[in-house]
Amino acid sequence: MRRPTMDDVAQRAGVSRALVSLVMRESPKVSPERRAAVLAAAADLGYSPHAMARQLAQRTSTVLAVLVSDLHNPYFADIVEAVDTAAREAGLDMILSTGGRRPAGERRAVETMLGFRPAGLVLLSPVVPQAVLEAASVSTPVVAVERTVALPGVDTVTDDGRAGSRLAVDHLAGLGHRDVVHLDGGQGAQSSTRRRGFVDAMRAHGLEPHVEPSEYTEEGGAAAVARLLAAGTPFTALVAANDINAIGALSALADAGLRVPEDVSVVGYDNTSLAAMRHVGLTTVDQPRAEMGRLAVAAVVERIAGRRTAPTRHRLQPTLVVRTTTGRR
Amino acid sequence: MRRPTMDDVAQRAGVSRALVSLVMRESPKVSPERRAAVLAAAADLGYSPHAMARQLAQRTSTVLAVLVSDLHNPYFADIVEAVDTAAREAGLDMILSTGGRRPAGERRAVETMLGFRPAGLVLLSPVVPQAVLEAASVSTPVVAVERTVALPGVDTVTDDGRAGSRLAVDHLAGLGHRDVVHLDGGQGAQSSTRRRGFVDAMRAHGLEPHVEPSEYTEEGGAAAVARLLAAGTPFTALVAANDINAIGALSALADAGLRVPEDVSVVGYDNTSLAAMRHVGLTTVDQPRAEMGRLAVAAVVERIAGRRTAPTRHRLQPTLVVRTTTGRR
DNA sequence: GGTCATCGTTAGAGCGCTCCAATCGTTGGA
DNA sequence: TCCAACGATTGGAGCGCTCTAACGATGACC
Repeated sequence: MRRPTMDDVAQRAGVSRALVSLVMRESPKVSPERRAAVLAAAADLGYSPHAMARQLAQRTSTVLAVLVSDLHNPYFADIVEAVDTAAREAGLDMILSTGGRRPAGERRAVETMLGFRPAGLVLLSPVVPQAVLEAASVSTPVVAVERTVALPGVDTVTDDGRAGSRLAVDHLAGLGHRDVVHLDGGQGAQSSTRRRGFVDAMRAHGLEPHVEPSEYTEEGGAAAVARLLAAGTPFTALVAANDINAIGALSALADAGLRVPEDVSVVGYDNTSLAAMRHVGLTTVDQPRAEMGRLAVAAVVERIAGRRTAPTRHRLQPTLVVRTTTGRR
Repeated sequence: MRRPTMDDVAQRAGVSRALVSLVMRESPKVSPERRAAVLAAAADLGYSPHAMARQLAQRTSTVLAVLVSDLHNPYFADIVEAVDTAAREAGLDMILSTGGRRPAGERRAVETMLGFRPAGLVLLSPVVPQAVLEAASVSTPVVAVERTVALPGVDTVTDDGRAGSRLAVDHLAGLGHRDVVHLDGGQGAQSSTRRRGFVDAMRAHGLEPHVEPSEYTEEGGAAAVARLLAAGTPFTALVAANDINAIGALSALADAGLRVPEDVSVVGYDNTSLAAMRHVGLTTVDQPRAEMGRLAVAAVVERIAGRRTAPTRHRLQPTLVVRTTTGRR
């Protein structure tokens, strides 16, 4: 059961531990014969380096810690994938943890991850208090994705939520809609930005913005629509808080016997795999998630290399993906 | 930038490093005054223990490595959550990694995780070759979830796929359906078990089983239905490979102008959040995922404690969740 | 008053690795 | 022939921690 160590390999290959170390790190200054002997011995023993011992000795980590706020939201799957790929290319090993959408859970997750002294910490739509980010940023490069943070030690990567909302409104206005309602994301990350963008864009079109409180959940979307209908609020189009919220809205509309897009048009946000399902076909705002993941890793790498100490603030432009839930008024 | 170490704390508190270590591990044999002094010093310095150094010194890990084959499938989110909770209770820290559905990616992920010498390895629906599992199981407790493995060193937790398919068939037969087609999961984990269950259950009802090749994807489901329709195969109900596959089937049926459940009934598998969406309302087979996650962690813990060396083979009973995609013939 | 537990505390070795400086064996130029 | 220079190899210190054994101080007991 005991795993072989470098000393075991060294002994078997008839060389010193230091030489084995060099071979394992693919140093060029090892003669081909010795290298072969060491590799053979390692293979015989089933040896693989102890990553933790390595990091302790090196005093430098190759672990990129990533916190996902909600594993249930498919939005994150794409970003995580992009982060993973970029991390691999940068020679970093990604480890993931989740806080289950609860601040306390996220805090715990951040603390255990920091216990591993990672090379960097990437937080995806975190809901954890700023103080935690600040404390972490003292000793580790920290990047927040889809969360606005003004701390000097924390880099940020977000999409331009105002522009995203504007895209949705422009699209709907172009289709002749005048009574457009925004379902607001409440406490959720970036929701205030999206709301502001909606209001401004509506005004720019000379239209009266109506914002209905909601949240980033299916139930929230359904409830908001039910309220609108009960109140008799006139509307022919909805700009939902995000895709899941939009799905809830679609359900509520269907329950009320309203057809989409004939009676009501609906626009989501995030372009998750949910929206792309042919069965749903949601028109939605797409964030360049792959790019966002890449930039997040790049920001960490720059800080590690000491190439930068000032914070970066990436704000990416979203695009509109038109599917089947929006149509002419 | 350099993080404080135990020696820094010891010096500041005027005690030895060993005493600080005892305090950090909440040993009862430390006087209250010293404990307070140490904790104060640690707080002043912003000290937190170096998890890797600790594990190296302890020669025992508290890390539970979890491999997720596909982050995009919401099926995993629930299991991961359950595993996370159970791990926390067992005093283990979960780290997650993903192989992006590719055997090579999973192999890589498994190797980097093993580099951390985790206390255990849990693989969720892995597609990695058995040899990799076997090699890992030599030095680490390994549990495979939703994958049948016959290795003595690998514990397994699966649902009873035959029973699941039988539930679906019984339900449909009870509704008067006779022409039922199974969309097969192909290479995917557990698909052969589900297929066998389908065939047996159909025969038990005196019905002729029809199995159409497909896969665990939306596109696969849509393509399979399109083929069935093009071939003129008669059917009034579908037992899909899983929920995503069912969603694809629903889309293809809608495209063909067929109504669900009036013209065709559809049953999924996994009871993912997708199925639960009111907009979808998929009748589906539910696996006790929370329980599965818990059992997986329990299996690891038993092996760590040395309480067991023989493999466990948990096979859990699924249940049927009836929603709106199935109806009387 | 001496012995022996007991308790809180500490020195020091060691976990598996990296890295630096030192060493060894060649080689080539003077 | 000698020595500098170079490449390949190695010993040993050290990363931040835990753990064992030993320590001094205290108090109980005969």
